[in-house]
Amino acid sequence: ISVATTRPETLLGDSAVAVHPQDERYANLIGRRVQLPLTTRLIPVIADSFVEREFGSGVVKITPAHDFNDYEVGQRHSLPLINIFTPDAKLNENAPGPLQGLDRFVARRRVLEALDALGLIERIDKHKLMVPRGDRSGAVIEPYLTDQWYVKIAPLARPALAAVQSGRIRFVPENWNKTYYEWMHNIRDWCISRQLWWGHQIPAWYDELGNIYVARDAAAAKAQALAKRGVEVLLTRDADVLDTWFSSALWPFSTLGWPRQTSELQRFYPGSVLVTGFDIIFFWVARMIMFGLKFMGDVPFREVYVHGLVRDAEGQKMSKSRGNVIDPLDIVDGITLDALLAKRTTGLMQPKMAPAIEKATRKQFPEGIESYGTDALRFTFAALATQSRDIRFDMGRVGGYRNFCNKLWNASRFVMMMVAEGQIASSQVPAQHRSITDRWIHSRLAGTIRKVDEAVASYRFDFAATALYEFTWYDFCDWYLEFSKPVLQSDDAAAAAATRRTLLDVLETLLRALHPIMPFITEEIWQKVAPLAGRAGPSLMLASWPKAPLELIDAAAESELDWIKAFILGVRQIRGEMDISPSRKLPLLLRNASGTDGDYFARHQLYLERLAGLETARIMTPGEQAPPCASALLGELQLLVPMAGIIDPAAEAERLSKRLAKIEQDLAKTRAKLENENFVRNAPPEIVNTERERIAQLDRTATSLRQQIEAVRKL
RNA sequence: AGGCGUGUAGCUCAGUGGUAGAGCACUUCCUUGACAUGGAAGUGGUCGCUGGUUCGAUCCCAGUCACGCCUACCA
Repeated sequence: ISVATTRPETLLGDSAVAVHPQDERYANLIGRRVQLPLTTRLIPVIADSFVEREFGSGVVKITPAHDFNDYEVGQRHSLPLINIFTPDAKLNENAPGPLQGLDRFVARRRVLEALDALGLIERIDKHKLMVPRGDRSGAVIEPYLTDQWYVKIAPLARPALAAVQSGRIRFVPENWNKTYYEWMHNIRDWCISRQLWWGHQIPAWYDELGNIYVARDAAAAKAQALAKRGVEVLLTRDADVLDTWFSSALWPFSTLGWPRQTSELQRFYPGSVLVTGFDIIFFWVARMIMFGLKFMGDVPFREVYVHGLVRDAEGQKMSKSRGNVIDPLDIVDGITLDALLAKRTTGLMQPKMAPAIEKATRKQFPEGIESYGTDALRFTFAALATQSRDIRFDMGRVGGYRNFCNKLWNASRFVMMMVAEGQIASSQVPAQHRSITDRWIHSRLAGTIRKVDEAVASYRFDFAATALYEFTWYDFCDWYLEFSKPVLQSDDAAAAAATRRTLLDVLETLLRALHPIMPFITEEIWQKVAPLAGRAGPSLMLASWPKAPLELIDAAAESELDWIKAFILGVRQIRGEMDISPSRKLPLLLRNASGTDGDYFARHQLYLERLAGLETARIMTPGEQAPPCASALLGELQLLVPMAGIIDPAAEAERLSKRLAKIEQDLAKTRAKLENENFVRNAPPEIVNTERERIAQLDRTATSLRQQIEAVRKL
């Protein structure tokens, strides 16, 4: 009968051939014996349902000593285990004499030649298969029978599974539960012995008869042996060491002094949270849980925060053995491409990998790495800590956050300058002197800290980083600092004092909130700012985390500021799209102003004129005829910039038409929605209402735009 | 083969059952006394594909394609 094999040399260790029990082709052979070629052995034909009838010839050679499946089959059928290899994969004394001592691959050729000579080769086919190789050496791995130490896993796995199912341990993000369950359900007995020279040595001793004594130390083993044998005998200790993960599984308590009952152990076990990558949930996390429950009688930690893995430009995870890691210090100090290549490609465990590593490195860092601050790097990783499993490292991101560090630094310089110009800033400033912008920035800050608190509590460090980034740059720098300038330059000493105080308070609080992510810059600035804010201390590290003062959240101030910002943005839009230089001050007319508009306009002229770059601004009298103007809309209010000598009517008409087109598109979509009876009938009333309001608003805007376009086109 | 996951702007990534977001890059204008590592205004996406559920799907469900990871294995 014919069998197929990809490893012909292993036939020397065959102890059966197997067919499927229901395979009629071979039914008459089951139970009979066949002659194993190149040997004198007769081996049985057995039936086992693991054989796939359609695959190959439908007959499988069974080599229990050198194949995982065959081993199982061998156990089921009580087949002999014939080891044909030495530990370095040469043929041993179980092979026919002429083949003994040959390397496995040489032997493979010889076996084929011998079979061919006997006319026993039916045919040779191309066949693609995955050959298992050692990660480090690249050598083809040969299944090989040895005696090893195992941990019976079921009694450990059961409570470890329950600990997560019952919620005593919580994975964040939660979906890692599934992965953990999958692993724990399919877990196999754990081979814990390793033939390495480094590690915890297996605590087992042998006497000359092969008796085994497992004990805490040599003396205890000796005592056991004496008790058993009645005489003192020479013991030798097992040379193997424990699997590194076995030792690591002890970490949560062994680091605290276990097995001694230290005060550290009592205080810090169990820990509150374990932060780790998902690649070692199986290897490490699961085993810490099993051992913690076994040896300490309690879980080792309450929560497991699982973060993503940093990958290189090729999407490969960064690892020492791949040689694609980025040393954070290389980002902080900067490194040339040549130096980086040299660093990555020398001393590799697999020199063959060098070209691939070089290619990936050139792709990701075509010009090497310039120097970035530690804080920028830290901020980058905080911002990258999303719930995604993969973090593809992007230098553009680091650059963005470096700019952010710079922004904070310069904003602080501004605050210090402004405070130095005035007198004592730490004096109490009555709340009634606070301007609308002071109230607004306090409100925004309170909201930001609340967001950060929530983000950190839910392990969304990316949200925390984003909230702080947005507040610092957009609210504080882009708007508040600009608002503060006209106030500080005004004659209103009380308002200026309130603003100085606000600048200091907000910055000082912000520094405390930013400190965990960017400790260096914030510490440096805080040392100067904190005394002025009346909060001095030896280090920002010891300052308290800011409390979100929810009573400072001020919806009225925020909505009024929205109006101010929209006003300024409207004028800036005209300026930007018409390419008008910021240095050119513009006249402005207000048409259709409501009472509120008039009110706001009168109260906030200081801000509006400064930030919008206005020369003059006034509300038009009823019935007043406007000159040709470029326009922006703020609800019903029209902001009109006379074009004379500044703006080309055709360009303005085009600009407005573009806006109108967008609005009409929106309008059409919204109309279609409201014309759909099903929508009106089934959608929640508040949704239908917002759509109706929208359409009214869009309609007014469109009408207004059309008038403006018409007016401009007449010119 | 089984399990888990990803596919959103040129790149790296957030996000939501009700008109798509950020950073970087790009375009235009600007060296205004915190900052050109800056300011202002913009361009850019049929949210992998096909069906289904729904008044409405980028989001929910099913299928499909591509990619990734883990585990097991490949006569």
